Amino acid sequence: MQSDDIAAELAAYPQTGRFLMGRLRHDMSADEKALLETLIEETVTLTRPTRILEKGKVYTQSTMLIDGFVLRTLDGPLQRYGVSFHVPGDFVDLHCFALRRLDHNIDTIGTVTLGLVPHDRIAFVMKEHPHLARLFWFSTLLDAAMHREWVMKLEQLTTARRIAHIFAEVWRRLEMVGLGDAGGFATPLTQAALAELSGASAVHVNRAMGELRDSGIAEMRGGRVDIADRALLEDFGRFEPDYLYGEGALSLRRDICT
Amino acid sequence: MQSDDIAAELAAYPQTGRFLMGRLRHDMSADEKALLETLIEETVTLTRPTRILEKGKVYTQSTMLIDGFVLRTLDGPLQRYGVSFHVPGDFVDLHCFALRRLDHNIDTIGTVTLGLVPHDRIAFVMKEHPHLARLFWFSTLLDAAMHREWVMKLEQLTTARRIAHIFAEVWRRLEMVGLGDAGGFATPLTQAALAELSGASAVHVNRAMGELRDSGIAEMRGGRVDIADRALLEDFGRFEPDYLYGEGALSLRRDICT
DNA sequence: TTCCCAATCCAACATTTGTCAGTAAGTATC
DNA sequence: GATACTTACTGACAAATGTTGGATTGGGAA
Repeated sequence: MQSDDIAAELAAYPQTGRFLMGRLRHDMSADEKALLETLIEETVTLTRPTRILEKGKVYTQSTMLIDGFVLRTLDGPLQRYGVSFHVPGDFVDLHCFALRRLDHNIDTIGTVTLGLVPHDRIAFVMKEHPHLARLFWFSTLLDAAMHREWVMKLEQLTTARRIAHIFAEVWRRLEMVGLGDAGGFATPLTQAALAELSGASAVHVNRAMGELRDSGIAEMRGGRVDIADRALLEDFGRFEPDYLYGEGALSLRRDICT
Repeated sequence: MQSDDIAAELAAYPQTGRFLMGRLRHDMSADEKALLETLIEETVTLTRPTRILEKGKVYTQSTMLIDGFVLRTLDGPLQRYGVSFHVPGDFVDLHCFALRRLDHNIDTIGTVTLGLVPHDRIAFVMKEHPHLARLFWFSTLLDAAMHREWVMKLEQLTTARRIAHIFAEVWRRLEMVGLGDAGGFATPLTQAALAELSGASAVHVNRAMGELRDSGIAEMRGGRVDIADRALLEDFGRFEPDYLYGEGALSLRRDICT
């Protein structure tokens, strides 16, 4: 999908125009897109870091990320650990519809805009719109695939390579929803947040950032990540985007999505 | 669920008696259980380590693990990495029904017995049996929750603690399906396999095993893991089984499962 | 038995990463 | 302007982990 297509989507469906685009590029009918718009009961914009969902609590609504970044986190005895992140267009916590209590937290970083979707509206979709229900299921399967990839990268990569992998994935996922640009992307990520996401100390992340900078792989400053040579970044971070189930070898099967 | 209940289940439903018991303890009707039996077209027993599913390939059937252990793995440039494991009763690769190609491999260790389920039979269940379809979805959500927990543990724990966590989780999941005993459990896991699962070198896993042994936490020998003090093991491995969505605080909501 | 192979175990040294204790620069607030 | 706060950064040392090159053990195969 080209970025001007996404711009058109956003004009027609300002809240859900990016919905699932970074995840599943199945055709949705205009009716389905219109239906998605009606799912959002309310939009909220948060400018400060906020824990919007807390492990163990019960919620009656799910969250669609319209703009900004959020982190999935789990609390350890002494600190917070980042499990994954979400970019605009992601249905962040669809599983909390099915699971009585959430098994992790959702924390915002930077400024985010959220769309709140009451669970009874999701139940309606699950019952009456099997195609959308299937897309919802796919979205959660994709989360699992991304988790698996990150488990392997944690086992395999040094801190510097982990960060390169995060940058490569963020960039790619932002591009999928019409964000990002040729030279990099804007992000509210800080070195401390990268430490939480990569399982390293903030001090070591700082060392790793210096390594990335000195070797010309990536540079983060002023809320932006600049990347001169994409191939160099993706190679260093061992980034193979199969697991994002984009257009390539692992793309989703269309035949059972109708 | 008590182990004598599970024995009765196994007598009535020899292939699927453990099905989903380690994952979701929702009531299934006798009709549903009988239906599950009919899903299995064929059972296969493998005695040697075998890659039964390979990343990137297309399959027309999914796999139910009836007996033994399998690993989800991803290949790195030089070695194999273990992402997660499965115990009897798990529907191993339900997602490969929905995703055109698998994003990872499934490898056996030890002797395993598999039930093969053609995808058209799963499609039939998805269409005609919404309650079972919901259970299938839950099962894949649970996989994602387990992945998230393991990501955090990889970020948080030393190798010795990671292994303690693996032992605690294996033990708990085996108990959920009527396997394991008061003093530990039988397993085909080796130190090399634990190295793949924990992201450490085999040499370091050996050191960690010595540490666990010397401190009286766990001992593995002769295809068995012996644990003298469960609380000690679970404490050392920071094992908090919320994420397994068993009987405790994070248990699944029953109201939307009918 | 004898051989072979997988699994376990070990010591020494190199590399990665964490911890501690700071400094420096930028930004928001008063 | 002064202050506090967040973020980025640094050096020194300690702990965890990887790598290399072995030795040992036990069970199955010939």
